[in-house]
Amino acid sequence: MSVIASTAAGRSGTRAHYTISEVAALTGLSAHTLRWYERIGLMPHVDRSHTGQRRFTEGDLGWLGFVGKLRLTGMPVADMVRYAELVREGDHTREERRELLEATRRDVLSRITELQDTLAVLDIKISHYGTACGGTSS
Amino acid sequence: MSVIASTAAGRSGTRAHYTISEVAALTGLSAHTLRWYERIGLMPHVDRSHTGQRRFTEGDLGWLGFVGKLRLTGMPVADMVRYAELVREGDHTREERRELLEATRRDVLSRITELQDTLAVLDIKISHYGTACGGTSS
DNA sequence: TAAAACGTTGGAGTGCACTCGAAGCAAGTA
DNA sequence: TACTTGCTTCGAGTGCACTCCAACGTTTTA
Repeated sequence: MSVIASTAAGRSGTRAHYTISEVAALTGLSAHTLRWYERIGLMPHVDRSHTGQRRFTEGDLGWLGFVGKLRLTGMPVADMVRYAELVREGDHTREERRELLEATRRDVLSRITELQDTLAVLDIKISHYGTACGGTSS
Repeated sequence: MSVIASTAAGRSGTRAHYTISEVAALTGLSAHTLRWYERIGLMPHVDRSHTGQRRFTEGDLGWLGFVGKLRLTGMPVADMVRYAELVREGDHTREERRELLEATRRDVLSRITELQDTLAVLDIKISHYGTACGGTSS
């Protein structure tokens, strides 16, 4: 906690940097997972303090937030790593990144449709259970 | 294929029974997975031919269809097994089954919301890439 | 009848995404 | 100073949902 105070950049709420446990608390990811993300290249290289400890920036937090969203789509980690690589490679990969994102968008859309179908099935089943009759199966 | 003809119950399209490979083709699950489902109790006991081969009924197919829907929700297999057990235990578990289904329904609903949030983020990102500017990150 | 195709079993292996443990160094606290 | 907390690394372990293998029996096709 004293670390937080000593590293605060001001009262704006914007911080110069965060320790790994702070980021863990903020993102819900474990410190282990954050280190693992860095190892596999899913994080841009994180700054280090003079003693070698990680110092995450606001930008890192933003990236992790976006990765969290991608994770929710069910995108494999390997694909996220690929995207991260493209970002690192610079501006000439913009088109490929856009395509990757649009493919993901299509996946999410069809996933939503799937879930809505499932919802309809569940509603039918549930309404079945609502009635007093014995039901045939399932 | 001759198996299909020889086991057909009529021209209605309703079949007396199906072999494991037919069910695999119809459901998209592998024969391995179908046997595994039975082993872990996710299938009601499947009929056998006089030589011990599985003979799936229309009812089994319906059950597998429903299980497929549950799987799409991300429900753990263990929970589906629990539901299958409740069905086997009979009528007095109807209330518990309904609750389980309603909990699942709530999960699906929040999953859909999550995905819609993600979609919004993706759209923002994608629109970023649509413009010609260099972008700051991600 | 011979070959090909499909079925059975139990148990081991795979891939993914973490998740944890051990050993050790560094910073802050009583 | 001693203790607590947190950080480091590497590598091993976990849980899930399959997925495959080997060895063998059965059924269909040529």
